[in-house]
Amino acid sequence: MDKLVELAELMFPEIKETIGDLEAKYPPRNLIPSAEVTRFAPSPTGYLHTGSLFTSLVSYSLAKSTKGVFFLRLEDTDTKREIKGAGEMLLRELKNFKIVPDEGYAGDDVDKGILGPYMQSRRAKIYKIVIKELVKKGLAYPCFCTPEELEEIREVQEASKQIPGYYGSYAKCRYLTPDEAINLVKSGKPYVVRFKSHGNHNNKIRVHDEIRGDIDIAENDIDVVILKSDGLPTYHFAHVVDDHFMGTTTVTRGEEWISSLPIHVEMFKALNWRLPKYAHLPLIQKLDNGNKRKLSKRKDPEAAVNFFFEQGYPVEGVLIYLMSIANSNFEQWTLENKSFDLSKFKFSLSKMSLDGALFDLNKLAYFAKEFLATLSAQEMSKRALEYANKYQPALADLIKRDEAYFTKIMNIERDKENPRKDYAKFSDIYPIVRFFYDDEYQKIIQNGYPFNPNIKRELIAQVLTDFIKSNDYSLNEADWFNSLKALGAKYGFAANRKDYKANPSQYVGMVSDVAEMLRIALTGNKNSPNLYYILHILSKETIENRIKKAIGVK
RNA sequence: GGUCCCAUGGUCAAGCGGUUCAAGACGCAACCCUCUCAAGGUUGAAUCACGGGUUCGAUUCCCGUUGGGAUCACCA
Repeated sequence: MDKLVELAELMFPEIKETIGDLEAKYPPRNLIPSAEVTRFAPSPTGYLHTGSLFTSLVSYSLAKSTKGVFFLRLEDTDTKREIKGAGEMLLRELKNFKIVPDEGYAGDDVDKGILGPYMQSRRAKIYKIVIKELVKKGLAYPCFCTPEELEEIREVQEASKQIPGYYGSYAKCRYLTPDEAINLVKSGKPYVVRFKSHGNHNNKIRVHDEIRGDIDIAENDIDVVILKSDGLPTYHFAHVVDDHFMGTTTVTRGEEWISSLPIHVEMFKALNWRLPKYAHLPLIQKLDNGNKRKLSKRKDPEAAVNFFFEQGYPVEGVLIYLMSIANSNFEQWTLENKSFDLSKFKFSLSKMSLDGALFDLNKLAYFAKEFLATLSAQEMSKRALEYANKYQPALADLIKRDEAYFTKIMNIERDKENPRKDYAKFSDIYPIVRFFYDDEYQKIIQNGYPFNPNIKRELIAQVLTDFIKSNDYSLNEADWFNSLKALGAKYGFAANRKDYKANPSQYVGMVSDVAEMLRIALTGNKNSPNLYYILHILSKETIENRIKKAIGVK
């Protein structure tokens, strides 16, 4: 028997299938030629990262805009860093952002689709089938080097300023004869499996990237580990095998992978498999002390999508913002189509920029405001309550007292051409609306009323007392405001700014001063939404009580 | 450090050798509107990193410099 075959059998006695069997089991998909099959392949090591969300949005959009397939694969081969439940959490968070895979991992015990399993930890056998053939062909070999030995090699290389890595004459185990390898395996010495590279570091290969064009890069000559001692594959190998059998047409991933492209290219070639298209996405960055850097989970709260949930940014706002980074023509498209509907936008890799965008919370807030302004008051209340129930009990408490009342508040100047844009996120609501609730109002005025000190308190009392007596709640907005002007005029306030400015000495103030005293009495604040609507949301009794209290009447 | 990627205003960016005073958006400033705020309107400040080429002509093409980023694991 061929010694290599003997070695392969010794290493993988339980494996009987061949690559041919796998090809038969996982035939190509039946899709139109232009359809792109993309995937998102996170590892379950924590919550969803904003950069990952960006990547999955791009992958998803590419598949959707070409009538292709978007699937989810869980890269759970790093058992040390794996966090329990992270896979399902990732899935949930993705779903929150309306990114629902067509197939793939759908929970730890569920798969959607027939090309699975979609959890790499459950694909160990598939990898071994491929590796067994590689060993037979002399394209992979067991490596018995210990971490200490590898460390030594690296030290030697560093000292002599050579490129670090397991390659050439440093790759000791590649020179083991099959018999030596067989004996070592038999002896029970732990080993990993390495891919035997035939590349030359001095040769350049050219790889096409869908968004960057051709990349010239040195051939790989390192014998990378493809199977770890725990029997699970490394990323490089799993990527090649999985994206082949799962029929990925375009691999979308962060640009940090460009440097390992030669490894992947060489393995695809060695296996005689068709190379997928690659699209290496720019990394979302963050300004830190004047320097750009990759958005980091540890340092940046907005790096975890949880941040957006906690703050109460609408998921659409986040998606819109991300898409505006992903495709430079998207923002213009929203303006022209007066729509934020991502599903109607034709996404294209060619419209992606090449360098990483700095994450801009300002612009996110802008889009979020614009989006929230398109919601109906009912929808707004519903979402606010969902948010508050989870993250802001104080707000939830207010809303639940009377949802119809809260919806009225949300409806202030909403149903018009230029709706108010007070809220970028649901957490903005509470401080703006709390004066509508009596107990909150009492808390606000504990610090006193910020009345204008230039207007005598007696005059304020007079005007507001008159207001209680004379206000007509049935008037429409314009008429009501005229009536307020008339009220002010009675006490020497100019009806408008021009009159006042023309003759400041003739007036005690102007109508805005009247509005201000009323506003302060009713809200405890100098700023608030349109008074007219406040007057129609608060009950008459509340209005009168608040005014009386403000001017010191029992 | 080696290798690779990138380089237009504070940010996101149009541009793809010759009408562009170098679009647009966010942010910023001013003004207008206005009962304050949030909006809305108008206007404004602000950019082609630098040096060489190529060319009749470079923001655009090439080279170099500089700067930023990524990567060099039995992690992905």
